[in-house]
Amino acid sequence: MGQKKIPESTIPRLVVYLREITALANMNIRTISSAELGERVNLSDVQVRKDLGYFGQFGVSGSGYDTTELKAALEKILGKNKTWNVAVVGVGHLGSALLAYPGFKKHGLNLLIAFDSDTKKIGKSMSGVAIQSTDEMPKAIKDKKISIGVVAVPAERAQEVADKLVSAGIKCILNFAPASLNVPEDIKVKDVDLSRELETLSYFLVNKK
Amino acid sequence: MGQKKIPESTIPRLVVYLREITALANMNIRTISSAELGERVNLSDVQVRKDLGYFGQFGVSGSGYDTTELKAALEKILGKNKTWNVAVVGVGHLGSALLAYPGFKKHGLNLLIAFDSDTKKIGKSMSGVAIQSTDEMPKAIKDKKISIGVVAVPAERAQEVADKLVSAGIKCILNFAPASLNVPEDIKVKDVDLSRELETLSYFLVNKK
DNA sequence: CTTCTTTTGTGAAAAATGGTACAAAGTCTG
DNA sequence: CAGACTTTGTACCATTTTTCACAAAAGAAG
Repeated sequence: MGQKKIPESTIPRLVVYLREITALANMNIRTISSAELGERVNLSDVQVRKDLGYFGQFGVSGSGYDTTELKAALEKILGKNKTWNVAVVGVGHLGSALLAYPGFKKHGLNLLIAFDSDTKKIGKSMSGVAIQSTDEMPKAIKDKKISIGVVAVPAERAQEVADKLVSAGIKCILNFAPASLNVPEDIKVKDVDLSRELETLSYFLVNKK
Repeated sequence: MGQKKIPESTIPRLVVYLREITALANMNIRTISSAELGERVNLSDVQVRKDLGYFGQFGVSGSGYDTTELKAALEKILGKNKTWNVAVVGVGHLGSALLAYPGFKKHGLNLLIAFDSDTKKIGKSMSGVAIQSTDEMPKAIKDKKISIGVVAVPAERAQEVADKLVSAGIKCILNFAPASLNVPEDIKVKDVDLSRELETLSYFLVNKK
């Protein structure tokens, strides 16, 4: 029962397993082995079993995992039975694309408000989301019980926005700005940094054998 | 001289160092210590020195790193003196946003062509990029010496597109589709998977102590 | 030019992560 | 229902990555 520590890298893999298992369940495939599941997502069979093993015993020796059961278990682990409220800060090019992105709703995230400092945008609404002044952030975030803040402002303003979000009581930040945010360690930051990815690719191209 | 193996995770950190160093150089700050640089990007001083140490000795004991020199060195390492040709496959919601994204050019990547299977789009052009039929991919990729393929099609079509890109001789894939691509191991794939990030956040919210 | 301080660069230790191998448990077949 | 086969779960081992600790190098100050 010695609750082993769960590697950070296990969680995104669980998301991938869930995606694949959902597809399998939809195709009416009833069971799947760790080997076959691993093959489909480019991971070893042991990796799959290890990852799942951190959360319980879901498999049956000799036959594998029941797709319906495993799907339900993974959804529970990943908190898909819960919903969370989200605010987007910055309604520029990227921000407005995010307001239209259907993925939030699909994953149980309610995009309730957007903030911007441009007076031409404040008071309007985009893709059904109202845009408020950045000054109203603290109050609005508390009132609407927002737990996820999405930072979609230019790099120069990102830290300042993050500070405001944190002091308003946010729990997680999804950061699209190419900047390293400094936040208290109980706040989870996820960086989505396209220019970092591009430069990494550039490195690999240069250093191909 | 025993060319040690460079951890995969070092590369994205180099990108972050370069970003910070560039900002410092622009502010006319001449030198910086590993401790201070680390502080700015939320990493330890040793981590900074180790990462840089894989590529040479750039620092000066007692005073730190010269920002101009380090900037030049990192740009060289990351291949910023080179340019690469890029093609985007899939001109839907995301694809067209990518065609307008200035980051490609900024990082030395020339976005030369886009492909789509929708006959209404083929032959037109968006943000200055011509849209061709997916059927022409193999030839066009070879002719234009494209080395990076950006996959921006729905998950169901992603593998098929990846296969085509690979057989046309592409070197790297930037994959925006929520799917696990299967490619030969000399091809570098970078996944940018927003729904994976969202579900990971959801997990952390559920499992906060 | 000697001593004190700062800071690098790197072996060696520690921690984290992933893989091997196999017992145990279950399925399948005749 | 016995024996062959499949597949899980995990103890143990290997590898990778990070951190520790410190000698050596350089600067600063008197």
